[in-house]
Amino acid sequence: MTTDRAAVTSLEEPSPDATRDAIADGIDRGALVTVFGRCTVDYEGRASSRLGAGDRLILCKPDGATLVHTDEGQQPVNWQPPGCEQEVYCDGGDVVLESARSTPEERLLVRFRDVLQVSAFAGSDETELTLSGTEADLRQRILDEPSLLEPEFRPLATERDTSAGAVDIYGEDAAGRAVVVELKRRRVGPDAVSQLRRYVDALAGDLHADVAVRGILVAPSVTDRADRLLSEHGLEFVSLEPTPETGCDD
Amino acid sequence: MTTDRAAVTSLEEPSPDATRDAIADGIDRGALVTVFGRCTVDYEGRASSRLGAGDRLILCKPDGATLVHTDEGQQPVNWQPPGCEQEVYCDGGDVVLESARSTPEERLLVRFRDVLQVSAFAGSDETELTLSGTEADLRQRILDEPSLLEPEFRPLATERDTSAGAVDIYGEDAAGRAVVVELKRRRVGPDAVSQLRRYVDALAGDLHADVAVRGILVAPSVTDRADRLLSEHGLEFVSLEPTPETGCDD
DNA sequence: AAATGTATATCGGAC
DNA sequence: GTCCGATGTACATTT
Repeated sequence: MTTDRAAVTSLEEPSPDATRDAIADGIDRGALVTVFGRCTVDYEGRASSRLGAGDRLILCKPDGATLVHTDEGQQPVNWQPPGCEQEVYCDGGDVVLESARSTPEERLLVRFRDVLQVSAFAGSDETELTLSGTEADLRQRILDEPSLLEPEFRPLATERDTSAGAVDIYGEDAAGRAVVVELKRRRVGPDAVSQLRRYVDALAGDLHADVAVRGILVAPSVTDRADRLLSEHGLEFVSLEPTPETGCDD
Repeated sequence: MTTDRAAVTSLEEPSPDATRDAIADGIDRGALVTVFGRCTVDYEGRASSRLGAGDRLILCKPDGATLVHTDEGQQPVNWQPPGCEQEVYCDGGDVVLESARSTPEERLLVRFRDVLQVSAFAGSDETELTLSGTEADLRQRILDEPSLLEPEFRPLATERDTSAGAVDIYGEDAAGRAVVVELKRRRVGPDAVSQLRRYVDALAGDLHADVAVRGILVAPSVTDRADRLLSEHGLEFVSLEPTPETGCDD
């Protein structure tokens, strides 16, 4: 998408040769190429998969990503990540699209029996997404107002390194005890509790054998099983959302 | 995609009214609709995001999913999951596509300044993907040949329930000790060790306070930190892949 | 390139 | 519906 003015080239029910050329040209020009048609899909790599004939929409992006979408689901039924090399050729009456990479070695093969439309889109997209309501927002909320966690909490570091990995927020409580804070932007299950536990254990070991380390999980809410795990391991929970709740007085 | 014969309807540089009608008709007919054009995107729900003007490809699936794809990345820059309600209308010279759902309440708003192509694809896709190299394959491998885990291992149950959740494989070793097996299809980090530890602790508690329970992690390999965690907690590791390695004598 | 943790993760299964 | 764990998770970040 490097041209100033967006442009589309599109063919309907093209011949195999025309399809191959249109896909190859689109890729060469750095366009986003779509193909709709009846195809089979084979994948071999981290796992392996086979998909029989059906009508699907294929996207080939200029960064080397390929997506095979059916009429259902948010996720592609098959794909190849950015950075892959594409190859397109005719085989018998079929058009074959191959996408491959190494590290890890993997290969996607889409074989089209019939192509109903092939399009190439060239445009420009300079804009970046701005996103809020993330874990980073939750961290900033606490750093801005540490009393949200508890009175007299003092943050000392973010991403503090321990032998078990980096702790989201490290600080001290009113009594000067070490506090490990694990942040989650949404309701959490057992995983998050185990993660917090690893950090607390590691920090206790890193500091001294007999130093008490508190662990506080911060999230909007926890599941029952996570709550039980927190209790079993002497960990604490503070309910907090990434962004302040909108007031009721609007 | 309910028609026997695949069909495409497509418009290039359509007017706003024609765009709105083409999108609405495609959705009504249960087609997979694509729109390429210059648009802004706003999302509000589990998080919130804003995306300025740029040329993008939008997919509207008959199951209610919406995807906004730029020319980069495997993932859509914005999306809405299956089950959403779509609405399309003109506002000034723009065409607006709204996609919303409740539980959780979230809303996606795509505002098109210019549309270069709108297409509706109707087809059929009865085929299911067959995938191999999954965790289920790894489990079956061990059930078929328990000695892959260790000599005289006896599987007793899969998905055995404990107070911490279901264990992948539960069995006994040669000495009659309880064994908890956690399976992973690929190289694992600290998460998997914590998960295994939760199950071992829970099962030990569920059975009796003084019963020894072995925990074995089965995966192709482990990271250094995970290996250290395994040692610290007296857990074991067996290297095994979901599918047998291809021999060297081919 | 490998490791680690987040995600508007998505998805499927169990309850 | 919620909960829980798998995923060819993808992705950014750091080492």
